[in-house]
Amino acid sequence: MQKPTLPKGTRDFGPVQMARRNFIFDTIKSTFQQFGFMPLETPAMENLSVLTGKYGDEGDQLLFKILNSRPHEAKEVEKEKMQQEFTRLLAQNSNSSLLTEKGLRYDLTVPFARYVVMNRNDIAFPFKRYQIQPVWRADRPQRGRYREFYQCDADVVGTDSLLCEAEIVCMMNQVLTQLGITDFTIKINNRKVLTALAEMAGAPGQEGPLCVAIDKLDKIGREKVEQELAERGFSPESIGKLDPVFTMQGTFGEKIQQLQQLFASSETGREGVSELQEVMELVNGFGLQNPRLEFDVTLARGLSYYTGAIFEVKVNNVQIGSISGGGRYDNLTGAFGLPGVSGVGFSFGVDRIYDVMEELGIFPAHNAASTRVLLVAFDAEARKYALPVLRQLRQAGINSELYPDQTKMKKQLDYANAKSIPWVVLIGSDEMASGQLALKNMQTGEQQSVPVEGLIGKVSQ
RNA sequence: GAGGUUGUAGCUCAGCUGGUUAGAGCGUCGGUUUGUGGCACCGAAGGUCGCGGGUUCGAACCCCGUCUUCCUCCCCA
Repeated sequence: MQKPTLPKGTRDFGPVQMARRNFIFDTIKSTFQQFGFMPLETPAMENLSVLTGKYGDEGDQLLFKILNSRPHEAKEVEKEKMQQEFTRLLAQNSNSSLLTEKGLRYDLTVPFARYVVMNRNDIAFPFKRYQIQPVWRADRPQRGRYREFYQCDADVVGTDSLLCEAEIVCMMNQVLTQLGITDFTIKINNRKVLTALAEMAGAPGQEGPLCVAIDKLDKIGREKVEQELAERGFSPESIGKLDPVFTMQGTFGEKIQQLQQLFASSETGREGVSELQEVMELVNGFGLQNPRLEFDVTLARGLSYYTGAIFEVKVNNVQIGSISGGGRYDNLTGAFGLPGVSGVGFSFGVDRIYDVMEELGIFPAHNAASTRVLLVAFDAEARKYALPVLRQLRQAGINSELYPDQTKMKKQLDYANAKSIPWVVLIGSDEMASGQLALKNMQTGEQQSVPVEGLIGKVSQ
């Protein structure tokens, strides 16, 4: 028989990993709730019409599409059409509802927008929801990149208040700090600034290619960026006009001032800059000790639906992509027939956060969810005696178990060791006769006799 | 999508320019010890060398294909 395998880019999560993942999920969830967000879940699969065209060409390529069920039951005429469609699909990337009409969700924001539109009459705006579910991308797996991974989204729709942006910065700070990640940077920029830059460079509407190039500034340096801009069709004068972008330095406020001058004649640009400034002021208003917020003109982000602020969080000195990101999208619901609903949201990448925490070695050692007490019985009578004891422990909220098989004590103690169970209660004829149970501390090896009633107190310390 | 890389026991890896029955450590199981774990000692189980084809008297090793792993680019959480 062949050994079973997992599909590329997917993983199992064993008990140890799950305990750690749940620690991350719980931290994120409680922060979201603290800030007034309500839970939502949507199906793993969506109609392809919901998904396509929302993530740009690159994104569309990465969609997992689901083959329509029971193609063999189609009528002969349809089968012929299906074959033609399949030939067409092999030649170019497109959809054919005859073959596939559903796909796995690519992120949580678009399904959320779909939900908002479908439930617009029942929703009280501004609507704040959080959503923690897996998403799927037919990407090539790499470090920190999987084909199935979890996102933890929080979005607000129905308000364009920049308070939402400021609160996102607060939540990013709170979650990462609580997880024990301290050396990180929250980068912020605004799509309007990028739009204005493109206009200024005499290439209106070309912010896409512009961003892709300047986004690499800190990675490949100015010369190579200019070279890439030239390759992407920007003229030498255009590139010259971008000079201030390359040389921009200083604090958040200083950069803002430089841009204000630069955008003297661009309304869009000034708008973007003043939004950035207001977000900064609001964040300061919250009085964060260390907001770790940095303005980065070269921050672009790929998703095509962003229109205002954009965020990205990088952990410093760890070689992995961003662990969180988001932004404002003014018209995502417009794609589903409900224009004029502005939204802003962000997402934590749990899988990457996990990788970062593992690399930094900052997972808490103790696991509150595991077994605290193992009952070891020597014979059938002792087992019978153990059952009510087990029940009492559990009723007192103490995770406990009785070794299910009657085997040698060595094996049972080994089991306790393997599961790092801190306490073992031994029950045999002596204990049953005296009513004093033998309680063993597995770390120190100490053993004491305690009556059943005393057990709970000893063990819950 | 382009380029590179990896695959040998449950895990981490050896395996010489192709040459008998493919090894180690850890882990597992059994024993020394039928009511006391971690240590020690003794013993055992466990592998169509990723899969398929080819070259050869002979392939874990060479060639081709395929899948997988990880990496760079692209893009992204």
